[in-house]
Amino acid sequence: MDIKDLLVFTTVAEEKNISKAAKSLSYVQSNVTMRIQQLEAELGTQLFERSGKGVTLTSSGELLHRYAEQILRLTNEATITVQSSAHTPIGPLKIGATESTAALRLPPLLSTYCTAYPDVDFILETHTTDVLIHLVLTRKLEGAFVAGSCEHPDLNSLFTQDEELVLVSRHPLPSLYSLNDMNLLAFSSGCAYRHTLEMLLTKEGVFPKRILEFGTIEAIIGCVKAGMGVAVMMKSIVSHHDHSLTLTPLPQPYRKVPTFFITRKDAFVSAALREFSSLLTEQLCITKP
Amino acid sequence: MDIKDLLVFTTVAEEKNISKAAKSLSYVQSNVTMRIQQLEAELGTQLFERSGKGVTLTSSGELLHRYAEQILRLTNEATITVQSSAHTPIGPLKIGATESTAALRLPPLLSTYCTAYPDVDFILETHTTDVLIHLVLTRKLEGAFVAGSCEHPDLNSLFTQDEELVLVSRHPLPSLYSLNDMNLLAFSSGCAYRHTLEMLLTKEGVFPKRILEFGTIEAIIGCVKAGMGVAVMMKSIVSHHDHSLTLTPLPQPYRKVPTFFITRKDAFVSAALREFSSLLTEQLCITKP
DNA sequence: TAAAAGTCATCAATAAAAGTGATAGCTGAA
DNA sequence: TTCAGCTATCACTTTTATTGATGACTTTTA
Repeated sequence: MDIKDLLVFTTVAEEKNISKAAKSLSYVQSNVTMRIQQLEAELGTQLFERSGKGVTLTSSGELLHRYAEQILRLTNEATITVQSSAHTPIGPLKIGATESTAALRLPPLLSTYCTAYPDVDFILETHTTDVLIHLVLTRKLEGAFVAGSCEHPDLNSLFTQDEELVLVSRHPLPSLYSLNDMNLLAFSSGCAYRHTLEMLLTKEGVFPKRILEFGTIEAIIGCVKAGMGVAVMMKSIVSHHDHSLTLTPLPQPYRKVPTFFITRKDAFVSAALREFSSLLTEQLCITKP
Repeated sequence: MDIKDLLVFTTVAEEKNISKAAKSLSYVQSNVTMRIQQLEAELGTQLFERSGKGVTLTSSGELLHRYAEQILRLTNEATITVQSSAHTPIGPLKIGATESTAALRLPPLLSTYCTAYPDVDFILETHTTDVLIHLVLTRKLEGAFVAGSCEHPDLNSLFTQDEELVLVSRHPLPSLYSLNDMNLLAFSSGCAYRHTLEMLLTKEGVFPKRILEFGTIEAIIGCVKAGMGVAVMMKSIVSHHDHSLTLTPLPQPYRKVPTFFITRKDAFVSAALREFSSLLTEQLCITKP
């Protein structure tokens, strides 16, 4: 059974006349007769009654007719939807971001985007920067917001904004060396902020007591409040959160970390992604100058 | 777009590898590649990312994948259902009957049938005998219960039972000739019982004042009670109904009218109809001897 | 780092199918 | 009875699907 067969079948069923159906399909009558016969042979049942003047559906035929209508409707819809998806944003759009970006920078952007393109199924995954880069390279994500610049030959990257990093602690930190006796609360090892801090500490010869890993911002902040140690984090996240904590800016040149939106150079660009990128560029023009 | 294309497409989408998909479909790799390319050309959009190691769906591809799964599922279901409809009762079964048969004789039969074959959509139409015969001949009905024998060369008929006809009136009728002054309440002119009575009256030289036509049993009985005239009817219908009316049996040989189940000789016999006829035969064997 | 294995694209040749046009036979209406 | 309208059949043509061999590229392995 085949979509063309079903189209021929329904046309005959509705015209109740093979010759007329052939005409309306721009086929020759014998061809339509043949296809109906083949369909009947394939299904092992009679679909039409032949009675001199035209044909009528048998009850098996009526059974098939119900299905045929559905299948044809779906097929039509699929063709139109997929064809238009090249031009009009529709369907899934899978984007990645770090925990911090997802929490702080994406909401206003997504709200605009989802209102403008309600037919897009937006899927947001949060991972650490190194995992995000890998997922974009392996085409599991159409694009991702990552921390720090990323000069991979297969990736395009679009600068979005600088984030300021601060050390977060319950009590003021006299100097960086205070960390020697403290716990460091951080994301899993792929986190770019943690990586930045580790570089700084190594250079300064500071070695924290130990490093505790967490999966969410909430957990880290909660533990800092409980006095379990010190964390490194985007300034704007913590300032939104709580005013009881002490924020210590990192020394230059570690203070600022840029956020980029990366995509794979040779990947298929869906209309949904194209419009997302263009909205992103637009927003930056409004925000920046 | 074509069902085979969709099958090839989903197989590739699920295997994420054209060569493996080809193997699992028992095709040669180049063939699968070609069909995917044709499908992409037809839809004017890229469906897969090619990346050295295998392929992955683009977002347009994912969009198509959702449809493809539905369409394939439906197609499969349609094939299986229609194929089995030749052997197992399923789908529509359109049967006709006279008002009287539908009211009195069908309910127990239908209740058994519908319990035994819950997948059959039973459709009952009530008409007068002559209309029923016409509908069976023109294949609008798969079968019908009609009053009186019917020797058409294109019809099979199965005797089901005799019905006794009575005249129904508010007061006793001294003789048939009392009808000369009364109204006759009857179904529309195709009714076989009315036809029987008219033959009798013509032969006896009795001419009622006038004939009033009705569409339902209820209406006729109501009017007889109101004293509007006399009606002819199946005895068992009236005796179920009301004991305040006078029933006068018709003289022989007009008293008994047989009921037949007719079908068109050369029509397609669905499994649903086959089982209906067989249940009917079975019931008669239980009732009769 | 070179060889091997695996992957997709291309293309000419072949096999399968869909479609055509002419004709025959059947049915119901004038 | 003829006639118009319908479906079935069949040899033939055209289109499409499939194959098998080859090349280019990528990842894995030794």
